[in-house]
Amino acid sequence: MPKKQATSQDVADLAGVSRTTVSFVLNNVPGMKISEETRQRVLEAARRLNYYPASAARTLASGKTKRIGLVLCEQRDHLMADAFLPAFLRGVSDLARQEGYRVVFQSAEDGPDETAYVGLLREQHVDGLIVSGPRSDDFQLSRLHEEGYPLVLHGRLPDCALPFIDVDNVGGARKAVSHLVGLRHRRIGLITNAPLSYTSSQDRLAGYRQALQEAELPLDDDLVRYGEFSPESGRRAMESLLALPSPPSAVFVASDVVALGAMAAVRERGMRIPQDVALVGFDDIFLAAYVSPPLTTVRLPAYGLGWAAGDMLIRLISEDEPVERQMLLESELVIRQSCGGSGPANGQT
Amino acid sequence: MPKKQATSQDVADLAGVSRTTVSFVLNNVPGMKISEETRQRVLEAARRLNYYPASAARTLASGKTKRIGLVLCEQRDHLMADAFLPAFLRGVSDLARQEGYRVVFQSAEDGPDETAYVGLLREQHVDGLIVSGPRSDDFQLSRLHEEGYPLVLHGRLPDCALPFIDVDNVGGARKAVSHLVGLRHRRIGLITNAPLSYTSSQDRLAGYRQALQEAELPLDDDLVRYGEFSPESGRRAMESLLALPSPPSAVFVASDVVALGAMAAVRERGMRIPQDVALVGFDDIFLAAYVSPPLTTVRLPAYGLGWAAGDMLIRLISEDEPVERQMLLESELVIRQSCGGSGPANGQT
DNA sequence: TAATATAACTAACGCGAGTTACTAAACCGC
DNA sequence: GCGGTTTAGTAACTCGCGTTAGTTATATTA
Repeated sequence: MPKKQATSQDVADLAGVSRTTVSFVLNNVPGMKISEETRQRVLEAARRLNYYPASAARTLASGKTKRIGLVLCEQRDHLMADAFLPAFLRGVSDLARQEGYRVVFQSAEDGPDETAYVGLLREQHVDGLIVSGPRSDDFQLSRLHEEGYPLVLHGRLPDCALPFIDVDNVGGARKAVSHLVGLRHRRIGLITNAPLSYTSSQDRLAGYRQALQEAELPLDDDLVRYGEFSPESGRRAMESLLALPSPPSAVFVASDVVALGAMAAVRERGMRIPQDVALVGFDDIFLAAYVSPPLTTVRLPAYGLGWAAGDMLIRLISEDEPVERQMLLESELVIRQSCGGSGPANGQT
Repeated sequence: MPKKQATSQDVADLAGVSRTTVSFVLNNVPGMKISEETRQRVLEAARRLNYYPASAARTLASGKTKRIGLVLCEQRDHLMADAFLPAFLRGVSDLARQEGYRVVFQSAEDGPDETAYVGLLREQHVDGLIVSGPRSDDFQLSRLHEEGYPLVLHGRLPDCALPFIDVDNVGGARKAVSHLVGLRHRRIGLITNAPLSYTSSQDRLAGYRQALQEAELPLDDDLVRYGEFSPESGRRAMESLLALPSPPSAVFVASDVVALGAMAAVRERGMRIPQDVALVGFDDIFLAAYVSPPLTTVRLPAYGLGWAAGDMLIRLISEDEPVERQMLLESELVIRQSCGGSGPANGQT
């Protein structure tokens, strides 16, 4: 039970003006003529009383909460989500602060009936929602969108009109594979990050194919395996690739976490990276720089994605100008040592 | 601009009762006699209108927000914070949901004047605050506490009466070092996670010393080095230890991230882990299981800490029973391969 | 049968702001 | 000195809900 906070009435009394005037001064309401002297008296009174406007009252009167929700749909790719979350969250948080918004965090478990985040909007805790990792079968999302709630998805959804941001998975994968091509690899394998039901997985596969086609290399489905988020899935996939009659000389693993398992599989076969098999990962999780050899990988702009999502959402909320409703952010190839060539020394960058 | 939501008045009209009755029914107010038939009519009306109470109005009337704040004071140990955050956040979030609270996230940059989180309380966005990684020179915290705001710190602060939770750093370090002692190491070095101005660093040092004393081994300050969050600091510290006339046969590195650098230093000297130097880390970051050799380390109950912090805070907010105001959670030694003996195979656990 | 208790509700106030419509005083030109 | 404008400020309504203090009608008791 904190001491009672000062109200705008208290400020008005101390300054010897009406509450209305206090509101005008503190909100800098344009077009309202307040003498400089009164204005100063009000500001001084507010300062002396350590006055903070009660957000609930303000929300009730204005209809705006000045809060945004960040919903994390934790799927089974828990590990990746963990590596990604901190930077993403900071991105959202920093942008929100700059714009005078607060961030309400909400996790949404699996399960179609799980609708905790709906209350965030309907109970008017927030003005809009960023939904990270939405499920394509989540019909609540389109419903909320149709009702006019501002929403931004993080992660592309197939056939979906909702505004979204995402990393350019196709381009990122293409960069990774082109880099291998540039190192004269001709048989290049792929281990996906996830089953193809995930758009990120589809897109990275597409990027892989594009790169091969650009290099006029054949597409060989025998060289494609499907990871499922975990290192263990990566290990199995890599074992299967290495057991081929003519195994690939390089593999693009579309997830660093999955790549960890793949690396283990290579080591267990007594083979060396990059001499026997070159590897490129995806995500640039923190540990990518610290495994041996340090992993060449595609860096996800996690912070930038958070920032961009927040920015898009707040524009949608304010409704002043038209808003770009879909956005793909560039990724960056970080060259280390897992595909030979020149990378920095062990444990750097 | 979402469609207007139904209000309790709408529900009352549809059910043919007064708004008061609606409130009584939906909040299950005890001691209020409502006939079963009316109750059902109200519930049905609320359902048909898809009614959600507006949180702002509820807050204004009741004085409770049903939200808690989670403040992250990002210090320079950014890396560790990243590894820790996701599980901690989930812990807080899960508990909050169970108790019917929402979580407002706020980061607090460095700098003494940084007070963004103060507004969280004073503007009544939240009923209380969890402050993770507070700075000891942050006088705002004690001020808020004196004013009666519910606060829980994550991370012990010296000479501070505020309620807190933390991991038992002393006990964790002792476990780690005792394990090395059990493997017949007699010269055991220490690389701290951070400068001694951090209580976690002090405590882990204390645990190291306790373990040595219990084993009746000498305390040799020559074997102690100070890390500073980064792998690079760990590398330097380890190089310095290995350059000793008689270097330690085992080193407890009180941070996995710092240990990464230490491992690199060992490799660069052409020495092997654990044959030439045994290592134990602290934190059990995700990658600890995937470096080679997999790192034996002390697991932080990150999720549990979040849960416990939330639990303590919400008890403080509700003020029914007296609350345990300080709490140390146990850590767990995870044995892998970096100190020899028997650990699971590469890449597991 | 009158007095009292209980069940089942409701009218009306207050929470702390934003905001619209109004007013009183000062100024202005003619 | 009179209508008209500008300046500076305020009274009063609203937002949606919790809650207290009633108010009826019916059941129970003396």
